[in-house]
Amino acid sequence: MTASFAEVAVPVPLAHPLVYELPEALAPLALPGVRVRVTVGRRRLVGVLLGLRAEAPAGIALRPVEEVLDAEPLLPPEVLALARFTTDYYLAPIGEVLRAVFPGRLPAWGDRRFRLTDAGALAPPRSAAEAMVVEALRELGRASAADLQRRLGSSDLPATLAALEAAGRVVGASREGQSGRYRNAVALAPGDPAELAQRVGRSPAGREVVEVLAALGRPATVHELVAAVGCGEAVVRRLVGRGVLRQFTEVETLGLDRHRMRARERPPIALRDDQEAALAALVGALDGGAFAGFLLRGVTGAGKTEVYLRAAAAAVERGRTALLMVPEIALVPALAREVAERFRGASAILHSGLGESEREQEWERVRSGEARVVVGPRSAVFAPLPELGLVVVDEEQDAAYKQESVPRYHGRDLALFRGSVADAVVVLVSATPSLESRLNVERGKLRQLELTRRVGQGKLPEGIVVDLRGEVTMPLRGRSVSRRLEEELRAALEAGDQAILLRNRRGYSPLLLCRACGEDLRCDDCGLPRTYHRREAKLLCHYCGSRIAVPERCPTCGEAAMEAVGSGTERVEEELAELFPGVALDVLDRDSVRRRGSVAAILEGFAAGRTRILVGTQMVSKGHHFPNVALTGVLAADAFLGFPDFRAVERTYALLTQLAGRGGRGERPAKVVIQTFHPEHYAIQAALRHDDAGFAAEEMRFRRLFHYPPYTRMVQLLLQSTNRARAEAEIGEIGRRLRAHPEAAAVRVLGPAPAPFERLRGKWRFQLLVRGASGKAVRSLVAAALPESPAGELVVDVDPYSLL
DNA sequence: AGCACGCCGACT
DNA sequence: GTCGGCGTGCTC
Repeated sequence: MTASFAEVAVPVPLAHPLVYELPEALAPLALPGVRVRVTVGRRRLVGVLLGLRAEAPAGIALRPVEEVLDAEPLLPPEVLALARFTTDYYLAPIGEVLRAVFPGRLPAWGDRRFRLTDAGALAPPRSAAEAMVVEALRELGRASAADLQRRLGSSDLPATLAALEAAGRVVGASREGQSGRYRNAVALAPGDPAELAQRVGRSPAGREVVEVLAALGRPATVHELVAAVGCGEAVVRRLVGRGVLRQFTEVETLGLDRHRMRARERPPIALRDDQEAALAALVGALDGGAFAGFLLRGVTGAGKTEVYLRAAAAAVERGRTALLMVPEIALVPALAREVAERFRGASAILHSGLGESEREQEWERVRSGEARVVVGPRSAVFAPLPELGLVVVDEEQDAAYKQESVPRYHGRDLALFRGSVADAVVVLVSATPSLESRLNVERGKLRQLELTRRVGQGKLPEGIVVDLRGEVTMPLRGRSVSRRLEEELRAALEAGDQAILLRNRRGYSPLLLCRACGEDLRCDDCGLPRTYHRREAKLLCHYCGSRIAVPERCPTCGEAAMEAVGSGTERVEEELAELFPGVALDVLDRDSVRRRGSVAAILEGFAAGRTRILVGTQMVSKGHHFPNVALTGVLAADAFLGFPDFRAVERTYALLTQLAGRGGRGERPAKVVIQTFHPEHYAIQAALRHDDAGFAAEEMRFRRLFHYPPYTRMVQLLLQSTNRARAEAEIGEIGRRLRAHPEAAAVRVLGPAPAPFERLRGKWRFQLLVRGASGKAVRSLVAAALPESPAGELVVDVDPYSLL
């Protein structure tokens, strides 16, 4: 009996692959890993063939595999194995995982773009629905099914399109291979919003376009805007003409033209002996040809990057490839530039911010083996590198490696798995390793390599703690800079140095409070106070993004007693401008990035010394090296410590250490000032004294005592629903099933309880935490007890990183 | 995720 | 009396 059925993973959140009949003619092409076209419900989708089977499941009318799209599997076998592992480990639908593995290559129905054929343009439409579609296409030229749906809102667009397509009146093509994610797209021009608003003029449609774009926070196509606002294209064009919007005519790239890049002449830098020893260990493991895991440690500025770049070179020399991962897309360009200089055309970047055609090209260069060294964020763990020799996970402790949407995978953990199936060397790199990795070193699963000294004369900064309990009037007056910090800032500025200040809140104040009645203007959908943004004169909900005007009088009691309580970056900027008139300062947070167009624009001004003080959210702590920074400051360390999350302390420690490391790279010794209500807290003390071992010991003790990871494994089950009672009932039912299960003996089920943010975006949220010493036991219990179709939206998060 | 089916309010 | 709101359920 020959296999005549195919298991196909389709990009739909189904736990299992679907079975299709495999026509005899296609059988020779049906290799696991090739893409196939199939029909799912009413949609024709591209899926991935996972395997063949001889028997069909009973009682289902099978549909055929319609087409095999690839002559050979596009993925190296280990990547398909990695996809399966991701599905099993993270309890994520295989189709969703494969969508992450094949970025852009499993187009959904809505991605298909249609245009009229000559026949369609001439022949009279056969129905009212057809007439609408034809009319829309005549106007738009080419439109995706999703655009048409938005524009027409007709109830049976798929059927209409199918009929038109069958009659040869329209042709549809998947967008695959089409270029320019941002082609024909517009974004707000950089500049002051008030000034831009003036240029918009009085057109209400124009204002709405600007509002929509601001809320979206990304470029949008003209068609999207037209659909969203209901205006004509002329409105958008006029805004472009007036300089309110800028238009992308080209695919935006990172400005990385590998082929024109000159190889920088670099004198071969001699490695220090500790670097040399670490490199030798990595190269030795490469030559061993088997999986080996390392933790490469060393304070900021110890030269870890140089070590792993040379290890990558060693892998390439041995005919193998290397994958270099960084926590965020924003950090890709800097490393990619360095890699491009060293490896020229043998380097590639892969991330979701690339335009479609560029991503396609890079992906193909990686798959074909032309690119030998790939740089990217967590999603790059699925890069189709052949002959993988080395995987580097830089800043491995960074929470950004955890994807917070399906599939909820952890880039570092998958990197370790991939290395183990590919017989590659995996190097986790950090100055402040995660507790997971520290424990893996203790348990012998990772080998530790330590760089003990800083490059050049760079000295670790001097730590100063400011006890805010002695400055109680400060927050009340909307002040966030203590006298001590002010003195240190003044001294640094007078010495001609620069400073970086961290404040983890955007906007003017986290609260606008009525002094008369206590009304705090909460978001209706999230139940949390809105943040006051004075520059934009709006109250924003930072959880769902909704915006409302600032009321002059309290909507509850009618008093004109609204007061800004606390301060965000916007208010800190104002305070600094008062304290240091004439000193150039700048803000780096999501708002300022949106206004100015890019992170790079702001950082460049600071690097060039045009700005003296940089205030910002966590964004200021990552990656960038500024030799003239002599002072860094944390305005409110408690904002990090107070998070309702067992990893809050670890994150605080890593952040403080990282921020301190921003300074003191040049000749001058730097200082770090930490303002806090908990000056004695061990995370703060350890960061101040550079006592890494002390921090680790204390935090490990806490985790062990309270049975938290890494000593246990957890799965979070979160149920969301607009109906509070139903959400509560359903999560309760799941809890009972978990506890009643025979496998429940080895695990603990905590809850159900309201999630820390009980309501978000109009949905009530309840959660269960399942915890046990064995991750396998925990996952298998959860997998066994999950409902087939839960009432409400169920989020399953294996090894959760933020419990919100 | 789509997409369709199905059951209750404001309109020709 | 219909158009259409989104709750609910299915996809080989």
